[in-house]
Amino acid sequence: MSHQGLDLIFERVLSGGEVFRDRNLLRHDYMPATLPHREEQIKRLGSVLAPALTKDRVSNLFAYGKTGTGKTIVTKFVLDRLKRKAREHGRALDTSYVNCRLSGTNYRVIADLCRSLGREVPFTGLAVGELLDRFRNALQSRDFLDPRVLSSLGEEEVVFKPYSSDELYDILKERAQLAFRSGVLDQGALHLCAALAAGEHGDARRALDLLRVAAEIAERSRELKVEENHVREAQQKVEHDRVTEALSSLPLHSRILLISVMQLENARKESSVTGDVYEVYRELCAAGSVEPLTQRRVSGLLNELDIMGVLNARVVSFGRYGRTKKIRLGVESRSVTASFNQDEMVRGLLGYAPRSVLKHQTNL
DNA sequence: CCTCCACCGGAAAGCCGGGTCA
DNA sequence: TGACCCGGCTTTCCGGTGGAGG
Repeated sequence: MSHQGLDLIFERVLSGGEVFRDRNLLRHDYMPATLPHREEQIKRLGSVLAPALTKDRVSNLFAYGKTGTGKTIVTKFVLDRLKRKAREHGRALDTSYVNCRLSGTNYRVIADLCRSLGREVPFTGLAVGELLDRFRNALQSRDFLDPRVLSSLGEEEVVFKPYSSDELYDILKERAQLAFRSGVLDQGALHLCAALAAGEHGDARRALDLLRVAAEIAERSRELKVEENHVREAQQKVEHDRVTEALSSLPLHSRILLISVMQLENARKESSVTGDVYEVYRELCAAGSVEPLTQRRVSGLLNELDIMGVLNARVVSFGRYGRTKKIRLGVESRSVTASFNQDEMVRGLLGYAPRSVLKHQTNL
């Protein structure tokens, strides 16, 4: 590429490009001025937290909802307004935000709270009680925290329903107006992003990702309009990335399980049940000199794979013939093969044909 | 209506590699 | 150094259970 060509690329980015005005508006951690279709939740959260303004104790509150339904952003939004209001009235109020899902355990939640108060604490090694003491010390003059942070029961709750296609459209529209240069974004493309994300549990994060990726695709191919075909391509890309990411991070036994399901599916064209999968799994383990896990554990792993979307596993009853999970592969088998071929440990198992599979082979 | 299959999935406890603290 | 803690992964134990077949 010539220097002029390179120069052009840089210049284009400096000027914001021909598609984007500000792509940061499409990031999911961007805080917009308003949060459409979350008025109800904002009000609820606000009224629960309001007593903090007068130093009264506030109730615990639980927010339920799938990813991309606005839990994080609504919480941050309300905390921000609360702090502003306190400042306006010259009242001392501090808030701290800890994402418990990311923290994962009691210990880590309290450890994060300590850190948010500027107290460094070891990431492990202390008793939870000891940690809580340190947290109280860090709070010092402030009121002592309700020990119920330790229990997982709140007194209040707010539910975040998945966004509908129309609601997602409103969210996207608002951000797109500022994120894109005028006339760049096709309305059909916007609707498609909303519809696709609505089909996928009404996930606003997904909707924003689709829109951003679609625009990047258009930009890269030097097109001046973001259209439906770009969104479809973005959908492919986002999904593909998700799958390869998921597959590449799977631990050994989950990989062997996935291969087991795949081989059963190849041998016969119907879905398999836990018992069959476990049988094949054991044989593959033997072939690879790996100590097999128990069926109880395998059952749990299958559920995890189902949640990740790599498998489809649902409980069914065959009446007289018992109750079990029906299991199907949730991704294309060539994705699995491509990913696992990189892995020394399981590569050999991809081609291995266990007898327990042959037994299930359907005769033509 | 009852039985009984082939599992399900909760609870508890163990193991292990990481750590703290006195 | 030894007692103790955490988190994750796993095993063990075991009380369910939807519904076809009797």
